[in-house]
Order: sequence, then structure tokens, then C-alpha cells
Amino acid sequence: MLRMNVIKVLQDRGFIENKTHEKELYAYLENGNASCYIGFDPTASSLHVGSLVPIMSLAHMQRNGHHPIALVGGGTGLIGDPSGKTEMRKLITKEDVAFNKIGIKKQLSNFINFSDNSVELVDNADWLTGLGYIDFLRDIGRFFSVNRMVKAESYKLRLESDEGLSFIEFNYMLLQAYDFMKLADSHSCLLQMGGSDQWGNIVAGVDLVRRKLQKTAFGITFPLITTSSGAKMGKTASGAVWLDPERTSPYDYYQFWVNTDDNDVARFLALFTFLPMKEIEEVKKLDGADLNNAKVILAYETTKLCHGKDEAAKAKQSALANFGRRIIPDSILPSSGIVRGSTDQDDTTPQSTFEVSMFDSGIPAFKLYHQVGLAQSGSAARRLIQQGGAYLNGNRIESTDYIIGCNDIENDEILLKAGKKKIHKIKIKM
RNA sequence: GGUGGGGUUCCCGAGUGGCUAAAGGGAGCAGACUGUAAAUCUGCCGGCAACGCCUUCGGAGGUUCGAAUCCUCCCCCCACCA
Repeated sequence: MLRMNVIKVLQDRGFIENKTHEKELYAYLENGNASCYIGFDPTASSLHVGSLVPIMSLAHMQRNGHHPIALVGGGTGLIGDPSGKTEMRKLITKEDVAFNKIGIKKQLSNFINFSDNSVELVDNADWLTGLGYIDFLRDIGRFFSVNRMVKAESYKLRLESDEGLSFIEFNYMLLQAYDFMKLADSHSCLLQMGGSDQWGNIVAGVDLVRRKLQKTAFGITFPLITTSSGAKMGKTASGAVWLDPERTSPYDYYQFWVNTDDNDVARFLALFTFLPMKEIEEVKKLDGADLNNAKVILAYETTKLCHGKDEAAKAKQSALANFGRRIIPDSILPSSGIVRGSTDQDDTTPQSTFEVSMFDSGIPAFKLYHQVGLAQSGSAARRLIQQGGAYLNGNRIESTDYIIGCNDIENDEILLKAGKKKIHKIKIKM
């Protein structure tokens, strides 16, 4: 079968916002074996769903026979990219960077197969930290026009803000451009991709590669993914949705996706799963409650990519147990390997185990809510109860003074709900 | 270095001696309506085994019966000038 140019694939799935010299770029990626890279900031030990677009694009590259390179910004992370940011970022230590790098690689490896020789993880600390200031200025700095940099969109926000832009951040663009040139030289990597806020940095690299190496390099930027209500995607009340199961459990990860806005379902399927576009097109015809089935598949597929098939199946099963059964028709997204009925997977609803003796003398409901994490404080728990959002074994708790005791144990369990969606199961140890 | 303007609860932003746990907005939470959706409406939105008590307005002191508000010193940010 004739393979589609990966650009076309990315375009169709909604990955591309902007690109440099289209025709040559097409040619560069036409026959496979091309190299491309994306930088990841090691500012945290985990990536979050905001990084999924870059990650998925690298995965598409690999699936289409190219050589993706994931660059961890161990060097640039020490500087901090001001692009599109209103505030200066806290500087992180070298130890943090080293630690975070390990976590990031682990997560990337869920999406990209590093055992394949064509894929690489590099760290720009390897070439940046040893640079000499004077040499760098003479070799690289002379190619940069401050006049131009000052006009760059990526600095604009900061130049106009009260916060200002510190010199260290102003230099960021040169370092990222240098990275690109390094990889172009050592890995023949002539394509850099990144978020739309990276356009300025990428173009700076393209220019530097041309000037230093007399080669044509390319850039692609991804759109900023927002939900259809306009919010930046991937933020919830409790903060970012992380890819690390320790920070965001597979159960919560699944819940995040299953709660996708109706208007985003097809778009997200295209971006965050590998299901064929042809089938996703069909999803666009669904509306109303019918979309819920597609959401289940979206949640299952994304959870599977990030946490594996087992965890995805468990999360789905827990959702069925808590929110009602549903059978997903075979006609929806047939390529998905999801089990369309229910399974006998473990229930991974958030839970904890308590000694039965805890309940001998009873424990106030609001205390228990706080303790298991369904409420941030005792006050919040009281409020929850007052407003009728607290449910004990399915029944609304009417009084803030309610004491939970042994009578409330059903089948060695106590089921607490906060609102309609947050659930915590207490297992009783006899 | 000089002059001026600032630092308020998650964010923005009012408040210039008691009526202020602190207006308004955003975010968030809960309820109603639903489809674990969106929109809308209503309520909540520092903490505490709680009709009372405790902590908060950059930091440390002070004046006062009483301070986010007045005074002193310090730290940080911004603008203009040098």
C-alpha cells in the first residue's frame, strides 16, 4: 500500500498550525528515514496532557518510518523559555533537571518505541553546559539581530508587560537555535516541531542552520489545543492532568477524557488516538447522548496509550460500575480494541482501607470526607454536606453532624460520593 | 544612584482606623436541569469536632480600646530620569 506523506497525516488529524517552506518540507518527508525533533522541558518530573500533541506527532513520525528525536532541555531548562509567558519562570536546579529527565523518558517510551534504533533521546545539556561565553557570542551570537529579536512575537508579551524580560531569558532563543543547528549537523535532523509559541525559536534555528551549515531546515508548529469552551486543555480543578500514574491515576485520567466536551470529541480522537480518520469522520455525525459511546472509546484509547491496556480496561470497568452500564455498538470506531460490553476487571475506583474498629465509636461524616480526600478541609466537607452534595452508600447525608458508624457498613464497604462524580470507596478490614 | 508608583485571600482587582474574613470579576465547588457533555439559573467559596474561637492583606516592630488601613525600619517589583 502506498504510504501517505506524514505531513498529510498530521494535517488531516489537526496537528499542524504553521510550517515553513511547504514544498521542500513535503519532499524532505516523502520517502521515510527523515529525522525530526521536539524539545521537552524538564521543569517537572512528569509531562501532562498538554504535551500529548508533540508526543503523538513524534509517534506518527515513527509509525511513518521516520526518525524522531526527543530532546530533553537539560541545558535550556536551566534558562527558562519566556515565549508566550507572562511571568518569568522559577529557575530550577541541575539536580532537578537530571531527576526530571528520567521521568520524562519513561513516559515518552509509552508512546514512542525507544528500542527501535531510529529513535533517540538526547539532552542539550551535553553540548550547552560546556559552551564558552566568548566563543558562543563570536560563533553564534553574531548571526542574531537584536532588532529582529525585539520584534519577535514570542518576546512581545514580556516586553510589554510590567514583569519585563531578563537577559537570561532573552538568550533562550539563541540556545534553542543552537540546538537545532547541532542536531542538523550531528543527526542530519532538519525538522523541528513545537507548540505555536515556539514559532520564533524554531525560525531562529532554521535561519541559523542556513547560515552556519548552508542547509535548508524546516519547522512545524502545532496549534494550541483549547477546549471548545475556550479553556486551555488539560487543566482541571486539581491542577494539570499528568501522565504519571502517581500524580494522576489511570482512573482519573480516564475520567478526564470521558468528560470531554461534545464538540471536542472528534477533534480529540484525531489528535490523541491512532484510530483511522475514516472512522472518526463517522463520529462527527453523532450528536447528543450518542456521543457518550465515542467518549468512552476516546477515554479508553487515550488511557491505553498512556497506562497500558490493563489499566485502561480497569478504568473503563470502574466507570461502568459507578456510572451505569452501557454497551458500545460495533459500528462506532470499529478499529478500537475496546471490549464493548462489561468485563470482569478489577474495580479501580479510588479507595482506601480502614480498620473496622475505626467505626466502633463512629466518626463524623465531614471528618471522613476530609480524611479520604473528597474534601479539602473539614469546612469544605461541611459545606458539601450542607449543600446536599454528600452521599453515603447512595443516600444523601442530611446533617453535618451525621456520625458514620458500623451500621453504615454494607458488604464490608462504605461508599462515599462528593457531588455526582467524585467517588471514594472505603474497604473495611474486619 | 535619584524621583515617583506599587506588593491584598487561587488569579485579577477594590478597600486608606471600627459596620472588613475583606467589594466586584474570573476560576473552582455544590444543587436544579441533563447524557459522567455544554449552556443556564441558584447557593457556596480562610481554618477549626464551629451560633463561638483562631489565622490572613510583602517582612519585622510600634501607635491605638481597636489596624489591610497611621508611624518606623527592612525586602521585592515597576515607570521615568541618570
